[in-house]
This record gives sequence, structure tokens and C-alpha cells, in this order.
Amino acid sequence: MSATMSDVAKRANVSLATVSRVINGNYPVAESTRERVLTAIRDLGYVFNAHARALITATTGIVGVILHDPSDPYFGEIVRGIQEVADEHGRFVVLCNSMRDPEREIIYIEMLRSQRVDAVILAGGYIEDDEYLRLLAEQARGLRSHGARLVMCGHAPVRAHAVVPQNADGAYRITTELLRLGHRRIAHLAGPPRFSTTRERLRGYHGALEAYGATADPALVVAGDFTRDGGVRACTELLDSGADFTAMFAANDMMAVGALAVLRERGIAVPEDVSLAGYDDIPVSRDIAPALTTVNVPMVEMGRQSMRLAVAADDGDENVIRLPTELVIRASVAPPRAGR
Amino acid sequence: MSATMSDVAKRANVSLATVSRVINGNYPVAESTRERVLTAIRDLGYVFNAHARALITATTGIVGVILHDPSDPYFGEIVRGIQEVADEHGRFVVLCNSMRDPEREIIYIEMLRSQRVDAVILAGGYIEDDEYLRLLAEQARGLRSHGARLVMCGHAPVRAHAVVPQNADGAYRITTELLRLGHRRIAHLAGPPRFSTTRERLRGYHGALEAYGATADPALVVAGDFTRDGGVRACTELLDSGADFTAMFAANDMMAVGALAVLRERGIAVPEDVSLAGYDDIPVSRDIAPALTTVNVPMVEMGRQSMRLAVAADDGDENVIRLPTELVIRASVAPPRAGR
DNA sequence: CTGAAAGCGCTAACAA
DNA sequence: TTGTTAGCGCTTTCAG
Repeated sequence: MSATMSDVAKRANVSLATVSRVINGNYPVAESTRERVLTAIRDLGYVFNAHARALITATTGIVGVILHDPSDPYFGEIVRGIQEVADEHGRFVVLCNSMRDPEREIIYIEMLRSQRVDAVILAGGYIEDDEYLRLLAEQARGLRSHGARLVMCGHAPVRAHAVVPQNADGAYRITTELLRLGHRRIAHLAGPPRFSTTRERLRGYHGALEAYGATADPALVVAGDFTRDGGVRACTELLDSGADFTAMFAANDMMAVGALAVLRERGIAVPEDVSLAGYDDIPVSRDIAPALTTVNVPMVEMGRQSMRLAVAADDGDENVIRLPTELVIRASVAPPRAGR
Repeated sequence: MSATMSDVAKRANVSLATVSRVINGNYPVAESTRERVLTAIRDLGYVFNAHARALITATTGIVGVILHDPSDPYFGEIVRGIQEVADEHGRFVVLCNSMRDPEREIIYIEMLRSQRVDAVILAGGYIEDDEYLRLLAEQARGLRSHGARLVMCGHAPVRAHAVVPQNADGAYRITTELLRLGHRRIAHLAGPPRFSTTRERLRGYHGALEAYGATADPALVVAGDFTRDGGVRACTELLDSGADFTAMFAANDMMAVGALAVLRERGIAVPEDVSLAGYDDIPVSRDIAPALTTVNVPMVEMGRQSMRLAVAADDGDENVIRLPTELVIRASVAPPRAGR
């Protein structure tokens, strides 16, 4: 089996304690002894056991990240930011995918807790469900009792450190932009029901319509998953319903991409026949044709900030960082055709 | 601090061993005792310490995955497949990003080794460098000595379990397709030098040209990173060099996306002026305009198979799974203009 | 500067 | 069915 510290000690003719000191370099050790130990380590191919250490120091250098979907670019970007900062701080990142199932999310937190992770980052929106929030708060307490941090990236339903983009605000602004161009019948491809993100963006959409004195026709709002397929389905449903609209605002870019595919297939020109806007500004949104008008969410920065909160020395109170969103006007929106 | 097993034992008026039995459920325990223990666990918010167990059982349920770039869709898809199977088997996945730095890759393997992971999956191509391969082989031995598995996903430079797509074959076929359409001057945006993937795809490209009796003009091959930016730069370099070509084959889709942006900017129509082909068939390749002709690499399946190898009972010899690639013809290629 | 020894929280014989 | 006990590999006082 693999070599242990006492194997190294024996081979180098020193005590366990000395080997430990050489490895951790936190105590003075004579140069010659040090050399001998290092050689022994190399000869034996020794790699120290992180668990034995974790048992004592009660710290692991691991940060758990729970997200909804690993192949969603939104999370890809967040993870990139997280990893960037984790690397700077010599932390390990463990990724768990809840696939938007709140039960799995709770189970994952508990598993991470058993691994004694130093912190847990929860990325993405949350389900607005009382039972879930109760369990989440309970896990948050559990983490604190282990001295671990909980960071919410993208939302802040319970008392915890958090990094939140201004969802309602971005949705308000992009809807306003469509209104300003002259659109009055603006459809909305909303996210899945009971999701905080869905609700916030919907709120911004409604708020803008109201502020402009436009009608908020319920027939123009259809829900779907935050995926390309969700966008395909929602857009198809909308078109098949015979609803009349000149612009469409999708709750995220992936849905907009799906919607665009449907529109193209049906020969509906964007932006000539219908203007299309998304949300998030994922990398591909500038490469599809027409390039997508959207709201930039600083995903990489959200990831970075989350990890910074996760590795920060504990200063007692909860930090909530609010990140601004930004309108990104590209080719997919235009004024409505005359006469509509 | 957090509760331990003996806290639970005390509260439930049983011994440590009994608590352990209840938790692991591998030994008969009287129903009433069991209830009492479970209640105590709940009351105390007890979560067992995975490290203490790992110290004894020498197994962690963690699989380390080392990949190049977390926001590259190629790896996003692979990770999705990996996670899917990991979940089925109750395994944790730890993600590490080497950012294509071989040194970091080795360091990561060693860190994962110290965590006593059950297996390590190395995803993506590798650098063809003797020193690196020597170190890699050494780490492979180290992993084996811990009873851990090493799985190579996408390449197989050392003795290990592996899942490999047929890179050279796919490149051969797509180049042949361009030749068949009538193209003779086909440029290639290659990946970074010394990368196995770069080499294999280049080999397929050259092989096809040769088989067709077409000239392999070195001026038509430029190298770049496997990213959108890499594609932008390589394509720009190619155009600025004044090279003459009617088709372009990018070593991966991300590069093709970058190239497409450059071509569009310069008013070069695809596929009318230049045909464009990519490699991988990442999700966005069908959503860009024109939709990209490419070679499908079964990324999700590669991830799945890799994890299956990682969690398989050790049967001694190395398994190498070869996955076929498939041509995907979309709108970005067409016969060359008459007269060229 | 170095060594001895006492655990960290848990599992797995071995007894009872 | 339950309890006792000896470690797993390492860090960390406390002595020397």
C-alpha cells in the first residue's frame, strides 16, 4: 500500500514530528535533517493524507459549489470566476449539480457538510417554497456550527453572504427599451414557475409595462425551462396560441436561442417581424444571427466575488454584494413594422 | 462546535459502535434503539465526519476530474456526462482546471492523491512532451498504489483506462467532404502546437488532402488556441497573409465561431465566398448563422463512459473505449464559386 | 532543533 | 443485539 509518514520517518531516521515539520515548514528544522526527510519522501513516493490532517485541523481547503446545470453557459461562466479565485487561494472546488431539484440541493449541502468543506456556494435562483427555505435555513445553521461559510450566488433567500445581480432592474430596463422603440404588445418567455429568478424578471417586465401605461396581457406570458428546449417549447406554444405581438423578451439567453430557432423555422424574420431580447449575455449571444440584444449579467464577476466571500476571514456579519446589470443592444431588436 | 458520534451515543444512551451501525445500516440494530439514535442525531444536527471514515476505509467516494477550461462547452458537455453517472453511483466530483498547463495538471493529480480520491479522470488532449509524460506516468503509478484509478478522457498517452474519440478519422472525413464539394485550397486553423488533439486532427487533414492528390500548402495552416479568440486571431492572421483559399477547416467549433465573426466583419460571405467547417459539434454550432458543418464528437457519452470506467470494479487490465465520430453537414459549406 | 505521546472522529474486530 | 477497544495517519503540545 501507499507510504505513510512513519515510513518516511523510519527511512530518514527521524521522528514523526520532524517529518511533519518538514512538510508543513512551520517550524525550524536543521537543513541536513530536512534534506534527508525530503529524499525519503521522494524515494517512497509519499503523498500525505489530507484526511488525517482534516481530522485534526478541521479544515480542508475545499469549497463546495452547488449549481443547477453544468452545461448551462450561465453556470459555466460563474464557475470560471469561482475557480479563478479558488486557484489564487489554493482552494479546491467540488461541483455538485442539483438539476434544479431542491431536495438534491439539501442532500448535497449535507454531503458537503460531512466532508467538512470550508464553505458552500449555492449558485442560481431558488424555489420559493416554505419547506425548502426551512430546510435551507437549517443547513445554513449546520454549516455555521462547523465554522463553514455559506454563500448565495445569485439570490439571498436566507441569512447568508450573498452576491446578487439586479434582476428586476435589468428586466425593467430591457422591457422599457422595447417600449421606447414603439413596441406595445411584448411577449415574455418566462422561466419555470416558483423560481426567484423567474419572478424577479417577470416583475421587471410588468413594472416597465405599467410605467409605460401599456397593457400586460396574460396571454403574452408563457413559462418554460431556462434551457434552449424550454425556449423552443415556450415560443412554439406562444405562436400556436395565435397571440399577437411585435416583440419578445425571453427570461434568459438560452431560451432566446431556442425561440430564435423556432422563429427562423417558421419564416418569421428577426428583428423585422418580431424583435427578440434575452437576458444574461452569455458568450454565444453575440455569435448567433442576428446577434442578441440582452442584459449583461456579470457572471464571471459574480463567481469571483462569491469565492472571495467564501475564503474571506470571518468577520461576523453577512455581506451582501449587489452587482449592476447592463443593457446590451445588438441586432435582434428594431422598431415594429409600420402599421402594427 | 459540531456534534460528534460520541455526543450522539451519550444522548441516546448507547455505545459508539451502535451509533455507527445505525448510520451505516450494515448491522442489525433493534428498532427501538435505532429510533433513539436517529432522534439524537436529529436533535443534535449531527453530520458524520467523512474524513474520520476515510482514514479508516481508505475510500472517499470522490472522483477528481482535471480539465482544461471550465467555460469551454466541450468540457461542459463532458462534465455533464461525468456528473450524470457520478450521481447514479453516489460519487462526488471534484473539478480542477489546468488551463492547459501541464505543470498544474501534475500538481492537481498530486493534490487529488492526497485527498485519497477513488479515481482521477483526465479530460482533454495532452502535451506531447517527454518530461510531462514521465511525470504523468509516475503519478499514474502513485494513484495505482493508493488503489485509485486513472481514466484518460479524450486521449491515452500512458497506460491507463481511456475513452478516445477518433480524431484523425473525423478530420479526414470532413476534409474529404470539402474536397468532394470541389474545394482544393482548404485552409486549416489548427490548435496549439504540441497538443495531441491538434496533431491528430492535422493528420486527418493532411491524410485527406494526400489521398485526394491535393496540395498541402503550409501557408494555409495557422495555429491558434482552442478558443473563440484563438479562432479570431488565427483567421485574421490567415486573411492578412493574403493566402488564397476557398474553404476553411477549424480544429474545433469555438475557433470556427471566432473565424466566422472575423469573416462576417470583413464582408466575406459563408458559405458563398468561403466554406467553413468546425469540429466537436458543441451545442451552439447549430445556432450560429450559418449553422456550422462539423464533426460530432460524442462528448456527453465520453464523460459517461469515463465515469463508468472510474467507478468500475477493478478487473486488472486497462480498458480503452473507442468512440466513433460523425459528420454533421449544415449550412456553412457549399461548393466553391465557379472559376475558383 | 528533535522526540514522545496524546488524541482528532470514526470503524471493525472481538467479546459479551 | 450491543459494548469495548485498538488503531487509521497525522498534528501538536510538552520535554529534552
